[in-house]
Amino acid sequence: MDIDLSLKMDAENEEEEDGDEERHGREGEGNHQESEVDRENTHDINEAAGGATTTTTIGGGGGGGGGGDDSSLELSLQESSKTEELSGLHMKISRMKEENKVLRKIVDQTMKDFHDLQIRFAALQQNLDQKKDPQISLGLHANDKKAVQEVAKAIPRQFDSNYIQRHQAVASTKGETVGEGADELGLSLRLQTSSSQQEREEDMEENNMEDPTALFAPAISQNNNNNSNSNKVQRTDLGGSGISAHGASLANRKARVSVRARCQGATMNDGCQWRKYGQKIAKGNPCPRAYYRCTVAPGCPVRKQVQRCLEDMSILITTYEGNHNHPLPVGATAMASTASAAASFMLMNSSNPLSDGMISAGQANSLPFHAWNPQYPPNFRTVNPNDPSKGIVLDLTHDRDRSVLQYPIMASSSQYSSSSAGHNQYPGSFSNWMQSRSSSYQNSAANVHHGSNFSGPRVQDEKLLMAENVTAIASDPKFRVAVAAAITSLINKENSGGSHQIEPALIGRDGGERGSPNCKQQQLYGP
DNA sequence: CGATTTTGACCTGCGC
DNA sequence: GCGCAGGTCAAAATCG
Repeated sequence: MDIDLSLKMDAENEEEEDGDEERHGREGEGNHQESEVDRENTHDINEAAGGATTTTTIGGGGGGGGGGDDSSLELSLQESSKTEELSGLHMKISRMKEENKVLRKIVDQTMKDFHDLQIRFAALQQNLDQKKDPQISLGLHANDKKAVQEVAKAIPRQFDSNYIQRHQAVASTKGETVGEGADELGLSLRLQTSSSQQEREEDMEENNMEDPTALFAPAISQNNNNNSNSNKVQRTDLGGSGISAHGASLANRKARVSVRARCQGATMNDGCQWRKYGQKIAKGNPCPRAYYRCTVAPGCPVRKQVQRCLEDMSILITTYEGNHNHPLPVGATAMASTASAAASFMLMNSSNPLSDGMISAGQANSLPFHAWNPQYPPNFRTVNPNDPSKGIVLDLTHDRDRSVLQYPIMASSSQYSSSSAGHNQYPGSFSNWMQSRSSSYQNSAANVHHGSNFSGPRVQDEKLLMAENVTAIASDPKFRVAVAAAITSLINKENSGGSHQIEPALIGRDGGERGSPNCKQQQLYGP
């Protein structure tokens, strides 16, 4: 099994999906006036349109050419049936167009909210600089168990914005810096500095000096990584690379994101070039941990650790650390931008007061996409595990049986067990989130139109259709894996001050792991 | 022949 | 202070 994190718009998939792709290519392309993203959405529409055209052509030819001796009754019957078929297809097309519009609105709204979040993030950052608050949390205070428990209780009424505000009021009275709205209930990206004031100030100095935007310094500050990083950095500086990594490393190396994904190979192909520089057998896991260094640019401080999950050897845990000091390869950039959007989706999801959270487990399980890909069922999780050294953990693995239909709130690291497989208690699946999001949109739209909470049968149908479509997109394994890689990149970008522009996603694959084993190889870590 | 991987040694921090 | 564990280095081996 290969996991190709690059979002290549492979024609292969389209060929696989479309039995009649030739017709689709000839007739469908003519109708494509949409953007690259829209092409996916309009795929079915064009297919339907092509089918309609073909049917019409056949019908006309049959009626004209072979109608010599046949009874006129048969002809009329044929024509009427084909007319019905045609009208049905037209209806289908129009319905899909409507869905397309809705999807586009969702994307627009998403982008808008993403901008809002960026602005809020900047404001929070300013607060951070001013207050030098030792524990600033985008989300819930990790060490405040009481607050965490409150939020844990609040999850069933997660969409109660009043409650969220109340919680925030409580939290703010405890001296926490809490987000402005419910938005920050999503990713628990906290900046938790060292215990001593001196270390705190040092950290702040480092952050300010190296990268003032390093707010995403993940929840590893209590880990020894901070201190060890300094040493490592110095050693790296003295090392043979000849390139001083000191300036870039201190802040950069703090960003740490783990990605859990099923992969048979030694590593995932995430679009960057990596060079292995070490391997260790960590205690508690007989599978060796491999250490890789980014070799896209000399002196790039980014490193990653790759280790198989003890509970499930098919799961590969990749931990990225640091931010790149170079533009990302095309493939990686595409992933980054894709996941940037996904990250904003998740943040938005936690914040969106429109979300109704009414998708039930039964609804979710009834959706057909669950059977699409047994290797990548639609569980996309963003967990904030107990182990602070893990930073943010994106769980792209399948754990359907234990999946909890919960709003993906990453309340607090203290609420969760480790990131090990099957220990993710809180976060709901990404697809569920997408469903809730789509349904919330539908609900909001319905409310606008009807001026009430009434949603009739048609709205329900649309909701289901919408949920199916959105979750179908979300369940695409490439999309989900790309989301993971790109969230890493997003955080890195935040740490580096956002020097890299977000480029359009869905670009062909470029980067790769030269010389390093990727998923195409069947090398497996063994005990 | 250059790039990459392998692997033992070394360094550092942390807990006892 | 000692042992342990995690992380890194660097020489040797391997690969393309």
